[in-house]
Amino acid sequence: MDQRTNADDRDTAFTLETFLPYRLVRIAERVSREFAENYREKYGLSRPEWRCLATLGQFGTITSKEIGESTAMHKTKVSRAVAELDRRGWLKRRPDSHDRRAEQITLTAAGRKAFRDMVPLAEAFETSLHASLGRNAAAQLLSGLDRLERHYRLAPHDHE
Amino acid sequence: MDQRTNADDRDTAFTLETFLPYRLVRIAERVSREFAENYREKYGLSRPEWRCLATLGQFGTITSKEIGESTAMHKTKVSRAVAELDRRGWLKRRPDSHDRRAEQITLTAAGRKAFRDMVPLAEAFETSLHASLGRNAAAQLLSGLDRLERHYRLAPHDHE
DNA sequence: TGGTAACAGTTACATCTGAAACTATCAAGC
DNA sequence: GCTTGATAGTTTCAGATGTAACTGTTACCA
Repeated sequence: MDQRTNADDRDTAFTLETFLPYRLVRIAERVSREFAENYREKYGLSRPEWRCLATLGQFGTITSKEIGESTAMHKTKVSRAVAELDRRGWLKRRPDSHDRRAEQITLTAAGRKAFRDMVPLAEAFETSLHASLGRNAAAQLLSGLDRLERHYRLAPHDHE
Repeated sequence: MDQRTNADDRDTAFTLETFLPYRLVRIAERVSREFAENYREKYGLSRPEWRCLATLGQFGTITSKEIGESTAMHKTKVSRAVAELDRRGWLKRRPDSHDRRAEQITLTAAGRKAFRDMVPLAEAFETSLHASLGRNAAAQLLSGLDRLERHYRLAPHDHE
């Protein structure tokens, strides 16, 4: 609202602080980083690895391609994250019987255990964040995000 | 709401799709990337460079440290972005007379011109995005973001 | 059947990034 | 004045990333 001395005080009263793309990236990075502490400390997982773990935990058996579609991660990112989870013995890959280019990926018992360990942390994080924002603000935020995601055709909202 | 076949159908009904940190990062990256097309195509600027340009455009003369504080960018990121803008002749640095560790940075005429060229694009982007979301959803989103930023003590809201 | 284009997934390379080390300066106490 | 610890900014190094090239396979159509 109030303006500090601008370089040239024409009508260029643009402020980065209030610019939506900038605000979104900044706050998203902050929130995401905070939660990342959980899986980093506990398991040394990177964000792509955590996303793959969570996606496999949710869907059961899927291919790398499907992980990529679902998580909006680049296929090389998925490839490397899956390779790392494989190295840990958290998943196993089986060649798809119908398409030998693809692999069907499934969490092993160890992988499922890690996933089940993480779920309560994720839920607690979200609950606590909602609580600090307050019911009303949280609802507004989610509703705004919904709309934004729909505009960008992200997130397969069941209604649509 | 509706659940697909879960790996093990205990109570682990966690879905990444609806997890706030993930949703935020994904949509933020999408929005930011879309706007980044503008300064990338037009000037070949990186995101850190654009942020420095915008911050200098807004504040006039400041130090790298202040750019870092204002944009939430790591000091090495600022250092490299400023170096690049300097290489282009878009800014000049003068040793601070009171503290010779610091440099006072100001946009040159060329830098100010680039900034002034960019401002309308930024404003158009935001206007258009608000329009596609609708007045109501946009307001909710902004209000939710406000609250979130306040919780993380980002964004110097005048009240605080 | 053979040829071509599309596709799943991996790898190579060039770029970007943050942590930590480094340089030069400042501030404070002695 | 001198020592010590903090600070502004740069550089180094190791790790993460995306683009593009690559491998093997599939689909399609002549």
